[in-house]
Amino acid sequence: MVDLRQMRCFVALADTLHFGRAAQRLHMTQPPLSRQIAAIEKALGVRLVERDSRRVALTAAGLRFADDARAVLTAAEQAERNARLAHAGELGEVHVGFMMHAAHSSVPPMTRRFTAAHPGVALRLHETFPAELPARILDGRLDAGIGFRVDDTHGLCSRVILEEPLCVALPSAHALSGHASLRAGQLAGEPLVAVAEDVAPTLRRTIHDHLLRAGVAPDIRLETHLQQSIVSLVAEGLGVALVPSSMRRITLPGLAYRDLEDAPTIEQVIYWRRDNLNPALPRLLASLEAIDGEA
Amino acid sequence: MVDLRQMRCFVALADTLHFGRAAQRLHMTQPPLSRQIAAIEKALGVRLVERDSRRVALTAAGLRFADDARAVLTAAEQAERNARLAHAGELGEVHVGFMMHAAHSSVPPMTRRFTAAHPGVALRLHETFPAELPARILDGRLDAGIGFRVDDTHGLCSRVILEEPLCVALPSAHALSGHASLRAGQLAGEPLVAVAEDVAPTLRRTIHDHLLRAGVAPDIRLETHLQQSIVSLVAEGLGVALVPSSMRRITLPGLAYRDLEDAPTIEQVIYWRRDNLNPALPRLLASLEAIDGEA
DNA sequence: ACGATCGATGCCGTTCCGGAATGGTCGACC
DNA sequence: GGTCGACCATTCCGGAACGGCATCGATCGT
Repeated sequence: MVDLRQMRCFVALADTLHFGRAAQRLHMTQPPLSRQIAAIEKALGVRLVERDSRRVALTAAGLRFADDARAVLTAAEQAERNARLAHAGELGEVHVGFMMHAAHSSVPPMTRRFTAAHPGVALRLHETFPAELPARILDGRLDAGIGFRVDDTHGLCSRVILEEPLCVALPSAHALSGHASLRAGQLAGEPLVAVAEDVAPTLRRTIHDHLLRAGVAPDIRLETHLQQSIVSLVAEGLGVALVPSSMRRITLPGLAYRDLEDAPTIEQVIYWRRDNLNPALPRLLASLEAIDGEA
Repeated sequence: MVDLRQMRCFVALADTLHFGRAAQRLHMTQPPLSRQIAAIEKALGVRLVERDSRRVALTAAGLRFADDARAVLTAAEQAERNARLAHAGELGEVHVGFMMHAAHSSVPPMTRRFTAAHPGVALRLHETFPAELPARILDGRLDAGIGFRVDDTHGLCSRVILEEPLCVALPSAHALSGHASLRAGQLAGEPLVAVAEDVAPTLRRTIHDHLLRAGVAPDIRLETHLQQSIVSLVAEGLGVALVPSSMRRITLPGLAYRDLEDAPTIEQVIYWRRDNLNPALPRLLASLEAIDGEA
């Protein structure tokens, strides 16, 4: 068995072809170097160096071994470096689950900021139903998850990363589209399209409460899983909807958005397990500090 | 500095996640293994293993280091194996110079046999003027060279690898082409095409002597470097020639070959330096043992 | 023929490693 | 809740390995 110290000895000798200088480079004296080289040759059963007292030359096997040993040494150094980088959260991967809506709002700036700041960390993004996020975070398949704020965090840590007002999505042919902005009261009697209760309970209740406070009895006609589906249905004239403002990026024929006066806000939150040891997770959270303004 | 033994320790632990079993696999007891792991973590300044007395788990850095360490270990084993293979002449390269004529005769079977028997050795073939072979072998740019036998071997070792009779190349329209075979005497007065004196002195003298013995005064009209050029010129009707029989593979319009009765033979020889240490060289020479019959 | 250079060898003090025994902690089980 | 068992950490000790010093032997240049 040839260990790394012996390889270092041999590489130094192969570089200098001179026992004295090689020993000097290795911060040792010449005799132990001679012994190390002899030990390698004995271990391999192969003569690596042709030496007479005047000249040192590598054999074909020595030339080959020098190359290979160099590769082993750099690989070993790389291994140590990588361990330190992984410990510092600068190498590895983070698995993040996100609800589809986040793909239009918080995920793009998060991805840009994080990958720019930590190029060594692979950010693995997994589109996930909001209801499945807690379980997947708890069992470790995900390091973090992005969804709307919920009341029951299943013991997970959380932090608000984005706060956006709701706005009104309505068919562009609708009578109300003539107004630059709308009040909740104007939506009385309108058929509504909304996210299903179990998919985004907080968003659903926010909409519900806001309408009730304006004296409007919500008349939810259609339920979907995705905000994207909501605006598609609205564009088809099947109702109106209150959606997060970032949905305005999604434009469709027959679809209009209007500001909602005194609009309530909906918060996007990132969840993670407190005892998650992935060193890259704190880096991810740090990258999310200032997303709100950017998105 | 983490050495290979420590990496072996860590990999065993990463595989088993159990100090006792890992130590058993390493043929040692548990306490020194604990120390080695602790030493690695101290050397790296990174916690690689989360252990309580109940469960052992790798950290992200540990997971990464386990993978990298495995790669380093296999690279180290490969390095040792390669050194042994190189020593045995089963890994590396051999540089062989050859005169052009050999490309039609000895080189193809040599290449086939050698590469089949020693797939790890790269056979580098260099077309070389015969006169340049000795110098390039002596200065080490070539491990061996293939040419016609010469008298002055410049102190090189040599071995005959192919012996072939000469035959007559003549224009197919020539009167002598009516005979199935020819005697040297029939070539009296014919203009000859032959290789230049300094290119292949032995071949040249063999032809010369054979004709003289038959009472024919050689009348060499054209001189070339390549046997291939000779038959091209013969095909153009510019003369007749005596060429090695393997040239019969080269067929050209207007060109005919005829057996030469009591034909002298010309030998191809491989040359090498006795003190050449390339372990693949003996393998090459061994592969040439039985080429004669095959070619 | 002599000196200088260079690698190999003998010897010694120190360090490092592995083994055995022991300690300490946590979970399981009665 | 107390005891037992599993498991990793710590301590101590004997042996092997390493590096430094002094020296030898061979070779080349002067």
